[in-house]
Amino acid sequence: MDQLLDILKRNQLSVTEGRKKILELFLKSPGALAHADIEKSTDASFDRVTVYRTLQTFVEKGIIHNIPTTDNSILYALCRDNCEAGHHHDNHVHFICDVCDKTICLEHVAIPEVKLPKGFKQNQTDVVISGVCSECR
Amino acid sequence: MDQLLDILKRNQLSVTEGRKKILELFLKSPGALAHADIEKSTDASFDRVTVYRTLQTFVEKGIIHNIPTTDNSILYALCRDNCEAGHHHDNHVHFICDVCDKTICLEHVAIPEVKLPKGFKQNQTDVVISGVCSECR
DNA sequence: AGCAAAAATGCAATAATGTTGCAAATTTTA
DNA sequence: TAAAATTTGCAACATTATTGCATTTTTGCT
Ligand SMILES: [Mn+2]
Ligand SMILES: [Mn+2]
Ligand SMILES: [Zn+2]
Ligand SMILES: [Zn+2]
Repeated sequence: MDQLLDILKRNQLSVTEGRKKILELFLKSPGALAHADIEKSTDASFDRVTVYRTLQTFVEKGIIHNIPTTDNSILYALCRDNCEAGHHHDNHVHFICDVCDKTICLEHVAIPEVKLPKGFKQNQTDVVISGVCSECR
Repeated sequence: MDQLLDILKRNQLSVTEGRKKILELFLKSPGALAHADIEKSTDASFDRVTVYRTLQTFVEKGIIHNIPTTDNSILYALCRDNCEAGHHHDNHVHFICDVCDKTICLEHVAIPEVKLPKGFKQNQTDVVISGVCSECR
């Protein structure tokens, strides 16, 4: 079965044009995508609202995860690990290139252990590193 | 000399009501502040635009630094390390409490070393950990 | 295939957030 | 204290996000 359909079915989502198109974008994209990127790439084939709702659904289902940024935007990237609805466990470092501005999931760079002071209960750890990516150097 | 004045003077900023008030907020606040928090706390004593510009100025001068978030907002916190204009070196971990929703600078938890794949040049590393803070447990 | 139920979409209205230019007010400097 | 420099508020505008509801699409079933 087609990979797209597979992912949607597995997550009990009805398969629609919008979802297929957006999911395809993520599968093809080497890096993370922002809402704006998706709107551009899809050439306004569907409404902004649909994009918002699709992204939200995908995050809830654990199909994509979001990456914290420092500039008032949200970036989304495909979950390669086997994330579940409501609980992500993408345990990798994210890299933002200052030159090409792409955000890349470094799937093979593990999140380091961080020891917190007494009394803190640790749930999720995000590591975002900026610099120059291997393409741009 | 008053601490507020001291900080502003040291950074060659003219001391105005707005700057004093906002800086005071940061000095008093245990956690990080978003633009919206500041607007609320200052009771609309000054214009939104002034708040935007003040935050921008403070970041540029290295008085505050911003903290990446996953929700389309920017958080700001006082720089305790001796940051300079244009170059921050707050080398600490940030913690977001899932219960009280506060974001705290863990000044004494150092950013761990992360080894990147060949070809990547590392510039800045942000670590944001979520969980339950020591107050809320 | 055809139909009813369920779910997703588009549209419009509205809200929230951020940016810019410029005149008036405030602060600094001399 | 006056002039120069800087900051502020206002207004207008731009961008981004949210919500309700009617219409369309998809799904599950016969
Ligand atoms: Mn990732
Ligand atoms: Mn901090
Ligand atoms: Zn690059
Ligand atoms: Zn807490």
